[in-house]
Amino acid sequence: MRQDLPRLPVTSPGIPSHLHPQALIRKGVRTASKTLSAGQDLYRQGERCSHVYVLLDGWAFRHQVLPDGRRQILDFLLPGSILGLSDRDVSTHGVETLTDCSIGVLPRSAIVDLLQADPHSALDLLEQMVENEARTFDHLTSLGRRSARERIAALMVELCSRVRALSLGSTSGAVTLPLKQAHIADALGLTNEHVCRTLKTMRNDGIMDLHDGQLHVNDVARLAEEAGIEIEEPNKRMIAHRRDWAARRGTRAEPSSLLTRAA
Amino acid sequence: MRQDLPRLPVTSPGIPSHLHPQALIRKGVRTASKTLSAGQDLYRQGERCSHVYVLLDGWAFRHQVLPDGRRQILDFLLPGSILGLSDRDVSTHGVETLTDCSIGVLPRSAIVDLLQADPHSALDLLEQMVENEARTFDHLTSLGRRSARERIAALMVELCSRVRALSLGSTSGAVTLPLKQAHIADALGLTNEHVCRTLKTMRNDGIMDLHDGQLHVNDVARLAEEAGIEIEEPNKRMIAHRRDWAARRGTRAEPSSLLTRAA
DNA sequence: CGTTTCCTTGAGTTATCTCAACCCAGGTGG
DNA sequence: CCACCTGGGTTGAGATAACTCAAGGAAACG
Repeated sequence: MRQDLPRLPVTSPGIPSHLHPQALIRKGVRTASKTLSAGQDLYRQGERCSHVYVLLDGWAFRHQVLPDGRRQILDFLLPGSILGLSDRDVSTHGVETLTDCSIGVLPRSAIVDLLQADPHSALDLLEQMVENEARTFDHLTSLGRRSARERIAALMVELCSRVRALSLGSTSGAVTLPLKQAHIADALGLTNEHVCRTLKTMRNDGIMDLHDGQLHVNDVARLAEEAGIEIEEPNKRMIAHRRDWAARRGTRAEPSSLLTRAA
Repeated sequence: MRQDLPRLPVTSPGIPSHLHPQALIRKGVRTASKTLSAGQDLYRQGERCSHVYVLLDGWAFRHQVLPDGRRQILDFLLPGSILGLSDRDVSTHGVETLTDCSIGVLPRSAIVDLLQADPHSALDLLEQMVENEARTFDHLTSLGRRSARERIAALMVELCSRVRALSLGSTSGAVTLPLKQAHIADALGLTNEHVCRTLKTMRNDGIMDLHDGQLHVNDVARLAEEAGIEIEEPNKRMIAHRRDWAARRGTRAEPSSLLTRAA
């Protein structure tokens, strides 16, 4: 099989402004950076939590393995994700790349300094965590209460929308998802075989088609319906209500929507 | 059946110092408070996110429901939990009480003010989110990769350890867990019947016994092993490494272990 | 070419679900 | 005080979604 699935364009629009490496450097935070090729570990479960990372480019995922080897993929990581925050000594999960990745590395201590020096970053960070929480909750409901087909539908909807939000690889109706079936299986608590079979029936039913890291969605409405997701109105996220403290403090490039007062 | 399961003692040791209502009031944050009896909604899925809450006393849980009514319990909430943070306009989940609860209520905007005014609170909050993330990840692995029996074992271990950490209701070997089987089922993605049967076999196997909101664990090691959990050494959490910025800033009552430099 | 990695397909197995009944303790109200 | 109802919990028997094991194909790769 081909070694790496389709590459992503090198852009990083999804990175919160105050956590962007350039912004960090301006603030005097010493950052390093690092590149990994597809399929490598950024850090392993059980490893010491010594650094914090910012995924700058590429895809990755977090996963946990049980003593007997069963693996669960916890979430997929796109550019902008902050990794490695932990209150434990040792990481409870590992991170592995799906594509070649470029990654910003900061010492743990830098984060504390940063948060103290700049409340904006704290909010950005918090916002990311809140976003992640919501995603993880959806994921939980999938695993707990959705059928295989529904889980796949929901995952595809999620990934599509995230990719689109970052305006990455959505060339002509197809979306670039550098996943193998095994990743889908491990993310959704299924076996490879069952994922394969289910993808096939969905293809036959003319809903979508996932091939070689390209997802073609034929019937978006149907897909969302299968997933049991109410169609999002254009802007449920509160980008309209941003003024609050963005205005108050003046200099925000990309306002955080977290915690803005419901009007 | 008796209306309410065993009450918890009114204590709130688990609340991060900087988010404790009293600390908030000292900082000029206007807080209100509220009590709910067992089985009531604090807020509902789909409701406007207008406030942020701190659970002061009692148990509750967050849950999500699918359009057709299937329910997933996302996590259980013990005193100290911060609720209602969201970057959406509308909540993607609901919160319901398990026991009578007392709850601190703050307007959304207060949080922003607070975080700006006091970086300590930001860290406390962040720490709680990181802790929650780890728990939710474990939950995900349970739903994705563990059998019914393993899920139950893992959940019991988790709840026990949380209850013990808050030094609540661990009277004489038994732990007070105000859950009905239906809650366990909805948390673990199982049916009530299957939970019932599984609890029975675990009881027969002499592992544990859950009755009327009281959990008796006969064989802790065995339970943990069933759950596929490595036994925690006394202090994996980094309470030893606290000095970092606690020292730097002087006045910390309960140091945050988040992000402390790995030595 | 042989090997590896991933995808595909088949056939039989099983953990968990569904549906349905029944039990039991606690209230409630006549 | 009893008759009834209700909200859990329990048990059984049959159904099924998803799993396991096993084998084969196809593309990439050295």
